[in-house]
Parts: sequence; structure tokens; C-alpha cells
Amino acid sequence: MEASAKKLAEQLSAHGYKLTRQRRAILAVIASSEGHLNPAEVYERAKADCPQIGLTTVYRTLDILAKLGTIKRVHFDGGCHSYAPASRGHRHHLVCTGCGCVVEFEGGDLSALLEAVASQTGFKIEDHWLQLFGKCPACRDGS
Amino acid sequence: MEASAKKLAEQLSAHGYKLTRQRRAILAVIASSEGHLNPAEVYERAKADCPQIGLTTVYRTLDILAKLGTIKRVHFDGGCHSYAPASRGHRHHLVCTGCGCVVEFEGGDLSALLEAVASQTGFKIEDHWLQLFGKCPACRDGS
DNA sequence: GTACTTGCAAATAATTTGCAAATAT
DNA sequence: ATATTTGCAAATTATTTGCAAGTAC
Repeated sequence: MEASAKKLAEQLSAHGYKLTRQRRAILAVIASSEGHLNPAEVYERAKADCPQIGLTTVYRTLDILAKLGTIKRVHFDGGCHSYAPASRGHRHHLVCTGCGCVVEFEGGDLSALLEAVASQTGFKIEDHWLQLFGKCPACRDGS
Repeated sequence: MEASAKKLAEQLSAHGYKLTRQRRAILAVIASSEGHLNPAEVYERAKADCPQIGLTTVYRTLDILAKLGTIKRVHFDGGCHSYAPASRGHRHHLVCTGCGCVVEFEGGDLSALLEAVASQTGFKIEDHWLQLFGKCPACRDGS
């Protein structure tokens, strides 16, 4: 298991979850993924490591990881059930519309915007969600 | 048909779509909705106006409206298949986590942020997607 | 009149659940 | 040892499609 997957595994055991062969395989897939993966894709790739794994387990594990904040759902109009690894802290995703790879970035400073919206609308803002779409360096030059 | 629904209807016919009883009913539901609605909810409400409407038609009509940009999908972790009316121009949605109502706001100025991310990552940013969550004035005081 | 639109029922796809067997700690 | 986790198959839910009949223009 490579370094990044080990970190993710620690998050699981720190919360009292057992580290099974299946979960390790799923974590390895996610850690090594460049982009966002849906449950079926995770399942396919995890089978390389752990042939007996079931799709149900993938669903259950992704739920746990999403709840822990280890992974985050990536939303876009074509489908909203893909996940990408998430770092600690509030980060946002930048998704390549060419190859689907996902990069995290520091969320700039939105506080001025949030305050403006709050006073404009009377809402108490609790959370925000920003996602950017574009072409990564490779896809930008390539096609 | 009230004013707002009439405007939406014009968008449909301007694109060569016929204005059927069913489509009018769906538009009326959307125009008068305070929040986001999923296909099943639209269907239930549209039946008041047009009892013979089928769920299939709701799906098909929502697809058309989303393609035209008349409505926009509202994404959040609990479900990503709800829609809210969208104004022309680039606006963002503010969703109340209490009652589910949706308000649009002018998207502040994100250009500095976008440029920073672009130069940081090498991506060519094509689109962005911002959604805020909070409590609307009523839900804020109420509970 | 004609092409677009509809509702139905059936097909497909996606996700969840119950449960006995397996396993990490 | 034991509570958690698993895989399977079945159940459920959501969405899409084919097609003959209906309807807006």
C-alpha cells in the first residue's frame, strides 16, 4: 500500500472501522486515482487487488468515506455520484472537462462575497460549495 | 397563467417547442415554486392543473428546460436531481437548509479568484459553479 | 395535415437491504 | 471471542424507451 492510501486507512481506523482487505483495495484505488470515480469504476479497479469484492461493499465504503470527509462528491450535470479524495480543510475541486482529472485548490478568499450575499438576502450562510471546470494543461494543448 | 410562467413559456416556443397543456402546467409549477423540486414533486403538483399528465412527460420537459437554461439543477449531497428556475445571465443559487427555498444572487466578482487558480494550476478555466447553503430569514428566526 | 408530443407499460439502470458466513481486532 | 463486515440475491427506486394515439400549429 502506498503512502497516500495508508493515510486514508488511518482515518478509517481512527474512527473505529476495521481495515479489511476490501477497504484497503478501495482506498488504494482512490488514492491513486487522478480523477473522479463512480462506484462502478471503483469496483472494477478494486477487483484487481481483491477479486472477491462486491459492489455492495464499494457503496458502503464510499458512504463511510464520504461521511468522514475522506472523499468528496464531485458534482456536475452529467452525473453526481463520483468521488475524489479530499484533503483536510476547506478545499475546492477543479475538474478537467477533457480527461476528467480533478485537482484541488485553496479556496481563495470568498468571505467578502459571502458577507455581501448574507446582507443582501438576510440568509445566514453556513456553507459554500465551489467547483471549477476547465481544461488541464495536457488537454489544453493536446486537442 | 401568471406572468412568470408566461415568460418561461415564451422561451419554449421561441425554440420551436409546442405549448401543450402539460408543458404549461409544468412551467406554472416551476414558476410558482419557492424552492427546488425534483421530478416526482413537479409531477405531483402539475397534476392539479393537468390530471392526465404522466411522469414521463415531466422528465422529458425538465430535460428540455434544463437544456435551454430555463431551469438549473440544484446540487447538494442529499440529492442532485432537483431543479429551480434560472434567470438569464450567470447567477448562483443560495439554498436554505431549513425549508429548501432557493434564492438567486449575483455572482459577485470571482474573476480574481479564477485567474489565481488558472495561473496556479495551468488550467484554462471554462466555467464555474458556486452554490451557497444557509438559513433563510424565516428559518433563521423560527427554529 | 403533419410533425411533434403524449401516456402507458415495459425495459433498464442504480442503489439499498436482509441475512448467514467470514474476519479484524 | 465477538462485534463488525462481507457477498449474494432480492427488493426497491429512479430513469429511459418504444410505440400507437392524441394534439398544437
